[in-house]
Amino acid sequence: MPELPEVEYERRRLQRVMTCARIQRVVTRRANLRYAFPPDFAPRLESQTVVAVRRRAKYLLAELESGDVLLMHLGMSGGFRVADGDAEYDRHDHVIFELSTGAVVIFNDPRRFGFMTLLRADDIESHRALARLGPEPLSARFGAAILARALGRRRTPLKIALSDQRVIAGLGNIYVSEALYRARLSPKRRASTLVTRTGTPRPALDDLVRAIKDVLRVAIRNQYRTRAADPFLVYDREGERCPRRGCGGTITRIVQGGRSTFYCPVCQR
DNA sequence: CTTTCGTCCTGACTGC
DNA sequence: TGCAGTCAGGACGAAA
Repeated sequence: MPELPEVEYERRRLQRVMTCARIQRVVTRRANLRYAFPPDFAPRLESQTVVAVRRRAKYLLAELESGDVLLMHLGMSGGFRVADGDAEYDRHDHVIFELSTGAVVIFNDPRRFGFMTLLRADDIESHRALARLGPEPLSARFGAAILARALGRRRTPLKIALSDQRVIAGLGNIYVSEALYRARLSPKRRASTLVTRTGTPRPALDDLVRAIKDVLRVAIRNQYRTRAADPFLVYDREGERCPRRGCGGTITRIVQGGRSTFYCPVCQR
C-alpha cells in the first residue's frame, strides 16, 4: 500500500532519526525479503554515518558518508518503527538498525514484497530499478509538457499508463484512482487522447497534472493526521454515492490490468 | 518497441 | 468453530 505519500512520510521520519547518526549494528533477521541481502550488507553499513535520507518514486535512499547508498523499498506492507534501547521484535521485524544515538530503527514487512540493498556510489544512477523511472510528480519541472511526451503514443487506458513508473514515478493503485477522479477523467480513456496529434497537451491533461499534484500534496499532509481512517474519495468505495455535488453517480469498481479501479462513470469522462 | 500476464507473500475476509 | 479459498498490492521478467 505505500505509495508516494506514505513513502515520503517514512522518509521524513527516517531523516529525523537517522541523519548524522552512526549505524552501530545491523541485524538481518532472515536471509531475504523480496531479494536476498548482499552478503556484506551488515558489515558495510556498520560504523557508517547517515548523511541524508532521500526519496525517489517509492524508493528510499539513505546516503552514507562513504557515498554508498542504502536502497529500500517498502513493497506493499513495509514500514519502520523507532524504538529506544530495548525493543521487542515480532516475526515480521526483518531488519534492525542500532544507531549511535541509542535509537533503534526497525523495518517490519509482513508480506515481504519490500527489499533492501546497498549500492556503491557509482552504481546509483545506473541501477536497474532507478534508471527507468519517470519524472517526480511533485517536482517543479513536472507538468503537462513532460506528461504529454510520455502519454502520446500510449494506447493503454489512462489508469494503466499512470500506474507505469516509467511514465510517472510514485503513483500506485490508490492515488491513480483518486487523481483521475479529481481530474474528472475516466480510467478507461485512452492515454493518448489527452495529447494532440502534434504532441501538445490538451486542456484535460492540464487538469490531470493539477489533480495529481493536489492529490499527492493533500495525502502527504494527511499522513500526519488520520493515518488509520481512509480519506479517499473513490478508492474502496464501490456502491457509494459520488461525493461530487450534484453528480448523483455511484462509485463503480472495475478491474484493469488485474487491479481494482474505482471511479464515477457519471462525472469521469 | 508496447502490452499482458504470472509470480512473489501473508493476513483479512468470505462461505460452507 | 474450523478450514479452504480468494483477494489485495508493487515490481519484474517472460511471453505475445
